[in-house]
Amino acid sequence: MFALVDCNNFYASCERVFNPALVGRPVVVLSNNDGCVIARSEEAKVLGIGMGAPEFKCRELLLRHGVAVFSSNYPLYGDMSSRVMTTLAGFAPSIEVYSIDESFLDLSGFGRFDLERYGSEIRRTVRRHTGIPVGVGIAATKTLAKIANRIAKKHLEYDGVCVLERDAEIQRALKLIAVGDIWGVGRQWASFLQTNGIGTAADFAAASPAWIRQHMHVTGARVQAELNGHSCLALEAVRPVKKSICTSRSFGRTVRSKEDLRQAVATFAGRCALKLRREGLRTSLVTVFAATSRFNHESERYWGTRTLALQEPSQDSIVLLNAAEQLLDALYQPGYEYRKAGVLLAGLNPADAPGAALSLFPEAPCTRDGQHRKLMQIMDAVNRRYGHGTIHLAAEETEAWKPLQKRLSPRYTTRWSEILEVHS
DNA sequence: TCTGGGGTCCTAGGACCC
DNA sequence: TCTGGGGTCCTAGGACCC
Repeated sequence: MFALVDCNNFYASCERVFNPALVGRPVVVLSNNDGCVIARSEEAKVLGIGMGAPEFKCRELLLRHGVAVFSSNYPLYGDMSSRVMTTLAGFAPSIEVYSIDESFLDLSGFGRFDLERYGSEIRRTVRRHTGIPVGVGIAATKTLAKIANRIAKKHLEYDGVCVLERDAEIQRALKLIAVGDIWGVGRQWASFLQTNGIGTAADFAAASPAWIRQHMHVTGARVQAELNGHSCLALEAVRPVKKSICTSRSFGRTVRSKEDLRQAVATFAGRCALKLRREGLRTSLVTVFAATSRFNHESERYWGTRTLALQEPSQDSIVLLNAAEQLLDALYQPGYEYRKAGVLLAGLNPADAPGAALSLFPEAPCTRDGQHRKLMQIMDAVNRRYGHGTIHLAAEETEAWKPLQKRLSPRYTTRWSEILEVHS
């Protein structure tokens, strides 16, 4: 058996933990740049504020109902997430942290337990340790556990815990779930299935396997098997090694000059290099892209992208910044209003792989990883100790393009200077 | 005026190998 | 006259996830 534990309205709940005056009030959290609504409390959902709705389109609604609006505060959410996951890890021999707000727990061998009571115990404990409300779904496959979790949240009589174990229970549950709400079925497939008369998870489970295999490939076939109780998706307790690393942002304002764009791209390259070193990887393929708003008129739209293969794999900020700068030179077109840019690293390999340091042309001018290794280590150590950004390369500047974050809450749990104060 | 960021997997087709 | 069988790697595009 698997349990899926999912935090309710996670970002909104994090804001509430340190601000109890928000309990009972509608709360929303916005994406980077305060662009879209990406988390809503139950009260905000009831008001009809859609997931992903642009803030400027629902501003009036937000004001009228006195909705508490926050910029996203990832240091806070990331730290709260690790507290929740640490608590969950105590409830199962093995756990897969699936996303910032949900985990699968391995409950194989828990058959002698009262699973409903165990689920309630998990909920109570997470709430007590972190202040975050969670829902628990338990079933024989991950996909069914997802469905159980959904039912636990949507139907109040379950009190946040739903166990799908007996056939009759499973069949009843599958009839409640629209095909588009199945894990692994997105918008395209949902509309395709609906036009073919498959409207619920029960219909999908009962459809012809050959037909599903033909139109939805192995991915769809696996979803169907999982709905029928055959587990195809194993618990991944060890996070797989990353295959690509990307840092990209929309800008807080329009950027026109190459110089301003260069600052942004340098910053993203530096972030990527840091992520690489944290993961213990090196990259051999660097891509830079810069783009105008996709909402621009077609004649004012531009999506420039260039890729460069490094002569030798690297995790060095200086090497990556140089590569990114070259690529920007090649793709930059004057006259456009740039709104977004990013750096993408691929061709990742472990930094300690045997032979990783060998190069066909070891005398090549960009062979500097060895020289800079110590410098990178020191830079990372200082930044770990004194806070991100304490030391950075001069080219990394946020002046020109800084994202908007007008309604940021304090980093209550990760900065001494922002710790919660209580006045009497 | 204003619209997020970061990933994965699968398939098909082309180029190549012995 | 006739033209195999089995495979890998790479890329683009499409689907999906949170």
